[in-house]
Amino acid sequence: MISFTEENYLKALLRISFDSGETGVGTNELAMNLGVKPATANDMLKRLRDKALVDFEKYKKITLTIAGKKIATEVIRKHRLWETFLYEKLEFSWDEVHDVAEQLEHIQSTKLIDKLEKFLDYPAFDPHGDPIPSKGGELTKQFRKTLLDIPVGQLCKMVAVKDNSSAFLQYVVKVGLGINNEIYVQSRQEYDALMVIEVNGVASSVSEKFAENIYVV
Amino acid sequence: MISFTEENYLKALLRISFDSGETGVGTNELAMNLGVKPATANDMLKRLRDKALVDFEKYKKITLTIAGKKIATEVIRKHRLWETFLYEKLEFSWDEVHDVAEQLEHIQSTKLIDKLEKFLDYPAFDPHGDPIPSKGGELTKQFRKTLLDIPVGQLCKMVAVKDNSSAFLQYVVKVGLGINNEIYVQSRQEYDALMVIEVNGVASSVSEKFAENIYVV
DNA sequence: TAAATTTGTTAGGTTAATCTAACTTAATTA
DNA sequence: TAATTAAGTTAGATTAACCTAACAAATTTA
Ligand SMILES: [Mn+2]
Ligand SMILES: [Mn+2]
Ligand SMILES: [Mn+2]
Ligand SMILES: [Mn+2]
Repeated sequence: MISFTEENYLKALLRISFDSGETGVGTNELAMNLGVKPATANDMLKRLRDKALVDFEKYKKITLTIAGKKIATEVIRKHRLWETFLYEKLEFSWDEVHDVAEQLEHIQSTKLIDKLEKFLDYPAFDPHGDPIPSKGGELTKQFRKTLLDIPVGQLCKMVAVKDNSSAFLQYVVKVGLGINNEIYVQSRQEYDALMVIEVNGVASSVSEKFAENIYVV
Repeated sequence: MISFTEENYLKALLRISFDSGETGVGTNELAMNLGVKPATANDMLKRLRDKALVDFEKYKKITLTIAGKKIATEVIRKHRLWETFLYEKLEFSWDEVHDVAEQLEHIQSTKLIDKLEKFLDYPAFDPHGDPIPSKGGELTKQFRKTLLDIPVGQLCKMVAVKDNSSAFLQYVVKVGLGINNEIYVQSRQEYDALMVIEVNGVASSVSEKFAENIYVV
């Protein structure tokens, strides 16, 4: 049996390598991400290696094994299906779903998650625009552009957010933005990359940090 | 913060005192119920006492404090609402819901459970006929008759089951029984209390153990 | 009521998951 | 390349939740 904690480590490994675009993950990076000390992460990594869920040599980068990746993907699948349930069926707002899904993602029942998926009518994306892996499926690696990559004078469409924190998501709503909204890039400051964007006829200034957390096409 | 394990101990204490009709619960009884050793239960009870969730003196019976009872009732409320959700919305059968609800009952989110209750349209009973406490409500003590108490020649109606195990529930279905079915008691054996009952025109023999797990009115 | 049985507690030990402090190896920079 | 800094590991400690074995108190039975 796999523990909640082990699942969280595996999920973090998959997400970090996904976000960074690199295969291997560092111990400190992982520890930072999970809010534990490097020594703690190192202990757990040795246990996950004993269980053949991760691969790594002393002082080298960590990678998930096939088995480890499978578990991590299942946890992400559950997380995103639960977020969708909370958003679609229980009237949660998109900034509230993540924290509860962090708990729900660890419920062990294949039947539950398959029935939930059916109940939701096989959704492809969660409320933040992230793809939901299908049963037994992989997390497909897609190269997504952020709002930072859009040149001045161009129109784009928001498809997802990178940061899932409540603080950021509420800010996004305040700017009048949401999934599938069109964004027009009016101008950009050379000095600090501050952008002026227009959404539904309303102009707002957004920072570099903000822009890099908005995925667009 | 209260742990899963602590919640399970509190829930067990409430359920045992409920089932036995007595206020105090014994250490061995509790330990047996939770599938742990008395020494383990004793350790945990001391920790729950430190947190002011139970009351007991050395070598005496254990009772829940107001705070402990409140938590236990909330856990039962969550358990029964989740069972209802699985049964009503996700096409689970009544013998499958309990085990998954054992996990779901520990999810911490007041908003989640209140929204779930609304989504289910404020159900009064779970799939096994047990009452669902309302938000902030108590678990009302009701004296329920079992099929054992019904004399020969009398008609009654099944309203709930005591045993929630999959094995028992599947057996109940096999006998053609379900919540709200009418049962006619045809005969009873003096020697071993074996009963012949009639449900929807079909007669079956049921044991004493079976009969005491069927609540009727 | 004394003995036997049941019930409850204590002492001491294990494992998972965390920590701090000290150390080693790898990578960067001067 | 040598020194410095960053990254990763080890040692030793803590806490929750469990265990076994031994003991103490309460209850039942003879
Ligand atoms: Mn999320
Ligand atoms: Mn999680
Ligand atoms: Mn149940
Ligand atoms: Mn439980």
